[in-house]
Amino acid sequence: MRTPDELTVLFRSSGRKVTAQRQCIFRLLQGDETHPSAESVHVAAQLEMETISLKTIYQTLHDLTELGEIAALDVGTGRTRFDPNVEDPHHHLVCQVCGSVRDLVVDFPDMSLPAGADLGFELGTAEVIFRGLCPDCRKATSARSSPGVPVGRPA
Amino acid sequence: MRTPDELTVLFRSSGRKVTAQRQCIFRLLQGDETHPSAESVHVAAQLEMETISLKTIYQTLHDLTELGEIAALDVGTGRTRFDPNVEDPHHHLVCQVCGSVRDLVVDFPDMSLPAGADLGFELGTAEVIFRGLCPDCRKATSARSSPGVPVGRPA
DNA sequence: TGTCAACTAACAATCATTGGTGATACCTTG
DNA sequence: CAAGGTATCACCAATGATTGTTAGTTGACA
Ligand SMILES: [Mn+2]
Ligand SMILES: [Mn+2]
Ligand SMILES: [Zn+2]
Ligand SMILES: [Zn+2]
Repeated sequence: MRTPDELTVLFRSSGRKVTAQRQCIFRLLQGDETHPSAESVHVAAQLEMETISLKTIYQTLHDLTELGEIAALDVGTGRTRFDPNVEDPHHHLVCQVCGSVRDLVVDFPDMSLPAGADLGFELGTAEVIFRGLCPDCRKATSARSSPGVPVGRPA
Repeated sequence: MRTPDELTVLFRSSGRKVTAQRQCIFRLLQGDETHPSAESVHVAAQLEMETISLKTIYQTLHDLTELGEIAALDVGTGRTRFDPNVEDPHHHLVCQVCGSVRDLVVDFPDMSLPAGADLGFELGTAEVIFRGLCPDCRKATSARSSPGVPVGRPA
């Protein structure tokens, strides 16, 4: 996604108003590689604006998605994750324990389908999701007894 | 998954009882390649047993998943899809319009990650989801602007 | 400065799924 | 076959993430 300043221009030119809470969300998303959920954006935003409502978070994330500035991901963790990185196509690593999501910048060269394998489908995107254990949860699992916090905000 | 008869033995040997409704579900899943949701299994089951409850469907699908006889998939259509094919590893084609899911029997040879790309993750499974248009929806889309009845939420 | 979108708070509704009742049916083992 | 215990059913409630609604207030910006 673009910089908060560029988003300000974009929002205005698309008939939207630029409020303090929206700019707060712009700033929070800027450079965030954790693929945050609406909920976790809300928590982070509340540190700067105590009264910001979850509704506003959803609203703004929806707007940003509509404008193509961020991507809404469903990686099977139960909540929609938002990805500010829409510039370079990439895939994802998803931790099966804590649900943390990391970018996978590898491009797979040989993912085209053999003739006839598409079954008449008109192919669009191909998304690859690697599931496994993040460094933290791997440590916790191998160290014994301490299971990772189920759903939450990984470091 | 195994045949209904084999599942009957398996259920008994795992301390579960084999009821008429469970056998009905076994039969329905047998050879079903549509990756049905709990809801659609219920609809199909009601044709044979009018009073079978959705609760029972969920219960039995859960049991089958627990036993590893079927797989529970989240392909982003809003409902869990169940896959009786757990024998050969495969990927999936998902229609962006109607949510239909088809198997993709292609094995991608070069999906291992370059050294260092795993970021400390302990890799488990790699699932590939191709999104596009199924034959039916492709026809409907190119012919006119009225798509088929959406079965799931549009991605 | 005035207008209208955006915000908040509080609440209801959605949708897939799971969890509780009791009451009844019926599978399985002895 | 009979007993005991699980499964099922109908009904209804509770999740949890998300969206909608209302009403009153703030604030962006032309
Ligand atoms: Mn990403
Ligand atoms: Mn499949
Ligand atoms: Zn983890
Ligand atoms: Zn389709």
